[in-house]
Amino acid sequence: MPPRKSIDAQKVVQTAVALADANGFEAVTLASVAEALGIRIPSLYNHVAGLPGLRYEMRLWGLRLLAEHIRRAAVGKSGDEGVGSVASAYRAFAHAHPGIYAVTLRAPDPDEHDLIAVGQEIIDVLFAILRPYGFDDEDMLHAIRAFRSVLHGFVDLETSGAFKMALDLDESFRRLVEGFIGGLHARQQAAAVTR
Amino acid sequence: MPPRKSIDAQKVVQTAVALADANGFEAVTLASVAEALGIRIPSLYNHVAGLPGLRYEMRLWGLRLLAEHIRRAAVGKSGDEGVGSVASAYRAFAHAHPGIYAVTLRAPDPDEHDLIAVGQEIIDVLFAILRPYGFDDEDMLHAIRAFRSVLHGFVDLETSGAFKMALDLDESFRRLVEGFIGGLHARQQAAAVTR
DNA sequence: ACTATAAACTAATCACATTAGTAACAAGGG
DNA sequence: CCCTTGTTACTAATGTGATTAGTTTATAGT
Repeated sequence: MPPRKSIDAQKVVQTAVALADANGFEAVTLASVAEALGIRIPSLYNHVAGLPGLRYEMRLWGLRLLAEHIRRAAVGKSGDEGVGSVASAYRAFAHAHPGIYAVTLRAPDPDEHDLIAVGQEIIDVLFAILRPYGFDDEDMLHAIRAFRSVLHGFVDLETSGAFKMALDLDESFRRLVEGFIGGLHARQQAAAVTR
Repeated sequence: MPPRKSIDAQKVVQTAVALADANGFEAVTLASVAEALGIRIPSLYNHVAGLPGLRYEMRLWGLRLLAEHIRRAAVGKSGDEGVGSVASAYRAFAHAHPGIYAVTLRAPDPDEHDLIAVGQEIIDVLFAILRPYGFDDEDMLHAIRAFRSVLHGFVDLETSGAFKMALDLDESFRRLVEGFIGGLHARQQAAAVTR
């Protein structure tokens, strides 16, 4: 019994995502989305729960896409190769969706269950990738925090335009990830000595 | 010839900064600042250039404070010790001003000359701290990008509440910086072999 | 064709930002 | 001591965006 079907929630979110990637997340207003869709502002309320609801859907869509990219990048890989592959996928997502990336990584509120669940999926993949290094639980959690920090720091600075020197960004990222992998090996050595 | 002097630009910015640290940067509106100061909204225009102007002043204030902290932390130190000291100061700034930190690191527009100048001062300090490692220009620039990435990534995720596990954050940060320093040494070795 | 339902609309309200124009006050020169 | 000048705060008016209520309309299923 779906009646007049020209615009649905998906199309609204997709339109908003496109606007965010083109003009920045803050530039997404109900007014701009409505105009892009050729409808009046109040009509959007038939598809999303106002501006807060739309923003939530945008974050969720972004995080799901990121999770999928990371999962894909991690298939059949682990250890050093897996770290590099996941890192590249993470950065590629940010390049493809700069406007969405900035808010995708904002920590979800306790009541945003879907966001929390997808975030946990991503953490689980990182867990799997790092498993071959044989860390105990504590080392593993610190390593995951470090991995997330390295990825987010570079990508956030890069997409926000903070790196202004004329110097190859790919090479900077390659070295950063290389350094992180070196740190994993060093931690492995240290743990072996203690044992 | 200063007339009725109860409120000046500084007090407006300070009030806005306090609101940002308490409730988040987005929560700072001219309405909330005016109410906190006990004046009407239009009166603020005598001190700052509207909301965009206020936001600029807030970012500039934050970046100047960060630069000062980092400069102080770098006095009389270099190499591994300097890296650790600067890293701690950077993180301490973010803890002291979580609402301001998030926007302080946004890359300035080309016409925001003061912001660019202060940002460059910070880069200069990082340069000085890393000088003892003896990198050539290219290695140095990559190293600075990595340093900024590591600091920003951890601090941004931490202050936004993205690290939810019950695991000591200080220890995570200590290990992250330790790993970064290890990477600097590894790069030093690699450069020595090439030479 | 008829009806139920969902989508889109108009109208009204609210909050915030901004601009224009006005009133009041404080300091310095006569 | 008063008056001029410049600054600060104000009220009033306007515009944009978000939201809610209530209405109309198109379409899918009977």
